[in-house]
Amino acid sequence: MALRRGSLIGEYIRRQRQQAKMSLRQLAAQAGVSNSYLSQVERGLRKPSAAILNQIARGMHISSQALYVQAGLLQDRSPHSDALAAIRGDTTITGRQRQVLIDIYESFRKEKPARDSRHRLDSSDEPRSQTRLAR
Amino acid sequence: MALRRGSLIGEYIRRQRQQAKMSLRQLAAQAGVSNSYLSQVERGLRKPSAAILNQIARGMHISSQALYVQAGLLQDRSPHSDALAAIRGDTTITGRQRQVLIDIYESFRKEKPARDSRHRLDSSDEPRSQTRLAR
DNA sequence: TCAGATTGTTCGCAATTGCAAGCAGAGCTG
DNA sequence: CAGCTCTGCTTGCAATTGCGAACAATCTGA
Repeated sequence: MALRRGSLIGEYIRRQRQQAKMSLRQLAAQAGVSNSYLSQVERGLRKPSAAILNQIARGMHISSQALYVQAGLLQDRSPHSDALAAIRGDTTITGRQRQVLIDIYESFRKEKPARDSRHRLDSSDEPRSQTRLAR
Repeated sequence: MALRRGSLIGEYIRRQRQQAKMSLRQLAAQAGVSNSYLSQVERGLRKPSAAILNQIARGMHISSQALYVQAGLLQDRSPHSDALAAIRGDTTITGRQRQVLIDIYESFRKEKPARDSRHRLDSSDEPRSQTRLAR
């Protein structure tokens, strides 16, 4: 049997983890799953249950929804997670810092090919960020 | 015994099914799961995976979210205004832009009491400058 | 009354999930 | 070099999922 699973969920997790500069074990510990299992999940050898996805999401500080969507368990839904609102409501940083973030965020939004009218569905990052495995 | 699980998900499904005046087998067929399994799920003897929940939701014409919430796999709404989570989940900007925001955000939090001002917004090991983002 | 259809349920069993433990390398530090 | 720690990966193994196939009740209808 081929394991040619979509595995986009696994790749997504790995990408997010690396972007957050976490080791596999680190994330595993933080999420409360075993590192071995997480390894297999990331490589698409195993298909994690929703409960596990949930834990992973929490461990990575991303929304469960985002993961579910990636896993194909949930379509679409709430494309606007409203980062702005979250930033504005964040009290762990100063007002000045908040304003900086907001400014940057908004400049990003403008920079984007905002031509797109309808909400985008694919959500994923750049298509070409290929892992380049040191080793 | 001792299966006194929460099983609210099961009860919920059964209630919805009966309200729709469907038989267990009918729903099972429409959802593409076995009737035996559906029976066990409804009585809380088994904990269905998200994939199964998805199929059931489709078979009952209710939203997947509703079921996930009932199953405790998803919280009703965005629970917190976790800025990091929101940024990570934001699909209206590119992954690189996200990463920039995240880096800045984290540097802000590290900054703590403006004493140790180690502004290291960059210093990344990734060549993300001049990301002109085609498309 | 007896065959047939429908209801929900129980009973194995193959396949899968998820874990603990242990493996091979890379990267340091003395 | 040895020793330690980090990285991710592989290997059994118990527990669980999910299904097919039967089972007991109930409701027809001829």
